[in-house]
Amino acid sequence: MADFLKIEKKWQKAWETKKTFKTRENNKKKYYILEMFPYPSGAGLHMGHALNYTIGDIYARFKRMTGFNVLYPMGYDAFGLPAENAAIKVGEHPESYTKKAIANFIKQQRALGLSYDWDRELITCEPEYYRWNQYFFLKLFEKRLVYKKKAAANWCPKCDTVLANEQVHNGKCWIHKDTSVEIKQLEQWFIKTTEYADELLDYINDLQWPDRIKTMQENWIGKSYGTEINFKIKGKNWPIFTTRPDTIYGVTFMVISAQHSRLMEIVTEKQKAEVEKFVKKLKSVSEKELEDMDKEGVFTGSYAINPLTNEKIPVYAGNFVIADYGSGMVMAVPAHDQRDFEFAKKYKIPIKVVIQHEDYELDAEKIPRAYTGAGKLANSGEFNGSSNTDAIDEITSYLNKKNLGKKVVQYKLRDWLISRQRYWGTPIPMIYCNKCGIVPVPEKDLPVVLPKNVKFGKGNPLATNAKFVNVKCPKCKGNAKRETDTMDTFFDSSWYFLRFVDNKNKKEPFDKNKIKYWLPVDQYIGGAEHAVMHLMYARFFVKFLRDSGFVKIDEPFTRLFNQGMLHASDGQKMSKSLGNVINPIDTIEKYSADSLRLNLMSLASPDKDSNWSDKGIESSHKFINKIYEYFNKIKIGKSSSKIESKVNKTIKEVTSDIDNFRYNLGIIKIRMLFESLEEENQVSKKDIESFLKLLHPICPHITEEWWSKIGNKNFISLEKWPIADESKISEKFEQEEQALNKIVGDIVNITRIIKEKQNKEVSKAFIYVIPKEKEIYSDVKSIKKRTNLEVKIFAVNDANKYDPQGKSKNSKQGKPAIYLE
RNA sequence: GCGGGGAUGCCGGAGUGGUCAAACGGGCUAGCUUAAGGAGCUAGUGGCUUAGUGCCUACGCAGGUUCGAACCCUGCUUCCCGCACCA
Repeated sequence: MADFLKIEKKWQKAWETKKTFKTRENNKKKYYILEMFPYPSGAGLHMGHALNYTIGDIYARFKRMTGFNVLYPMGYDAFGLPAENAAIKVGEHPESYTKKAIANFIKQQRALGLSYDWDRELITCEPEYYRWNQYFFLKLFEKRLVYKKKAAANWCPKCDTVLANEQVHNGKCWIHKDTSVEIKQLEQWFIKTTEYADELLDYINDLQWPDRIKTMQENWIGKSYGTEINFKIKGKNWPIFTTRPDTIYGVTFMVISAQHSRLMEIVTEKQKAEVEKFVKKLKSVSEKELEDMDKEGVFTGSYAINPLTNEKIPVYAGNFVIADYGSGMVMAVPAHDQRDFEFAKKYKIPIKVVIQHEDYELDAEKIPRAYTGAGKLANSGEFNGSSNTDAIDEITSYLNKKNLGKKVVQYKLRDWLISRQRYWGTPIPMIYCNKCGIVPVPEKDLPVVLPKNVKFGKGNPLATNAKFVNVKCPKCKGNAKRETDTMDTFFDSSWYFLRFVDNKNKKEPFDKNKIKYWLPVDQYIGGAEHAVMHLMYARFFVKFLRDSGFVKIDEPFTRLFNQGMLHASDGQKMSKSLGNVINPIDTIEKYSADSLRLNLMSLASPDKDSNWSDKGIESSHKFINKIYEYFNKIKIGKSSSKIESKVNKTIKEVTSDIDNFRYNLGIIKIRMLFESLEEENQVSKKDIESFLKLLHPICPHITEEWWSKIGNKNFISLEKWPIADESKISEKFEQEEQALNKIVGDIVNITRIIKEKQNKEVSKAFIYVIPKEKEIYSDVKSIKKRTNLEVKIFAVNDANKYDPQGKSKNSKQGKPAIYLE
């Protein structure tokens, strides 16, 4: 067996030293292919990465061969929580942890044979990169797209610090397992993504993205039309949002989010203790967890005034109202909303029916659940009798007239909270001055370098470095303090695809001309876990950059391909705790990168979830090995017209398969072509080269090896993709093959029947074909081999044929008669 | 809870309105090959039936649309993914 590892290393080195995949702007048509860049975890590459990069690399190699100037870079999303967790848990500095992880990632990615232009590498935790984060933050600030407001955060009193959702387990701190996590309201930085909500929604139509991702983005933005109604509490206006103003006469209580920043304003002295107890009980702010909890609430002691009825309505603090959606408070109509109904039953709050069923009368005392259907209004003053769908508009315009409310558009999309009270991120370039207030760091002072020397484990790490914190105010030169929050790492990934174009620029984030040539990304590739957040932030960022004159594009990613999730062979998620993780590097070392790549792409359509298979990798490896052995014995000469037909047909089909990410189907056709090649005595150099080229994007090393061994000087990686010669494709050969399969199948079937029924063994087969079909069945050798019988073929009109039972008279067109003995 | 996606032979998966018992791979069975094992080659692999034929039964469950459904619609079961401080 060939030493595949050695061969692969040889070509990886050759590509590297010759800079085979280096790209620059030129006159050719460009194509920008990008995989979502990884977070370099200490655990190294996992199979999902290998899948992701193989999908991209195949496409990059294919596009390159078809004549495009391909930009295909790789970078590292290097800031983030795991590095900081390592610092807290094992005392390693995040920087060294990250550097090591990146070095390991690069080594492993090289072993996969990926054709990146490595000169374009970028690492987000380096000041050369994150200084531009700070630069863009200042630009956002200039455009008034940045603001500060209070928001809830998980707080561990023992760590004296904010915790990420991931650091909260069952409401307890991840380090101090006996300590309940509390909610703390902190002043934090927000970016006004909602400013672009409409545009983000409208442009979804133009994206060549999977429909499901587009639907998720639409739902995430969640544009809905509704009515804002002003309720008064303690004499102050509290506008609330509802899509059901028709039910306003049925409001029997209000619920304010327990995490609402102004909650305490409406809590009475008497109820204070109880509300505080309730708020404290909500251990984690994670909305996901909150929504899994039972709907619970506690009375605040205050009453709201219904603007239409002037009724006094009790206000509850609840755990199921989202603080950041709408105004963080809802009106509750238990008769016509199931969640409100359950809450009302639990706390014995009255229920009031205001929409009557067409066919029977709803009794507030007796209804078993909320009635959410249509009907006529009742108990609704002057609106009684209106259909509830009409009443939505009627009541809204009435409120509008009286200045008590108005029609509004509401989005689920919320502004982007980018403050993180953590160390391993981009410092937010802001300074707090007692005299001047909040002062942005002047551009010329960028970057604000993240100091290396901080203490982990207690409080905000950045606050522990006095030299970092204490600065002079840029305005008044007086004593001031730096912002110690860092940025959400999604900020880093919102524009990295622009930096690849000009990753070494020290004067500006990127050269606009280079952007003009390369952007947008033509093909983006990644997992569906980024369906909304990362993709939404990146889209927002591009729109902001466009409006600030940095780019001219509207959208960052023209096409998006979503790879499926790769499970373990038992169908479960690959995870350390289940012990079913397959490491790509182990597989490469055991079999070879080409085998791994082939197997990953053979498993299933790359956009579908699939299961890893140990048997599959062996099968792929066998195939690679067979190809290698075949080339050892290959005879270059003249191709038969049959193989020419097959080669050209395969070129045609595989080209379209790869272009449409149907790699799995393309591989099948390549396999079938190979089987046909094996049967030939000799084959032309051109055809055998076409075969190598078709296989090359999937198995780059072995094809590079044989490309050179059959006498080529250049890299196959840079060769031209074959073009199918349609005139060489003939269906005749396929019909012949099918006829042959049919006759072999028939002979085997009869053999079996004779054996079973008559208990006789047969050793000879006589086939009687009608004269004009004789040529179709001329491949006696193949029939012999496949049936394992002596085979003789006669034309039915052959006077000397051997036909003891007169079977030949059964011959029909397309179905020769058979006699076995 | 909200949002998105899936369920096809023993297994991984093709197939999205007729030509389709289901490509291709794996497993298994038989034959050839081999000192043996492995590898390789050939065939078979839903059921019944048959000198190469014919019939029946299938695409999570239950309905519906259609001349015709794995594919379209509705409901259900079940699994997976996301839900804003993991990235």
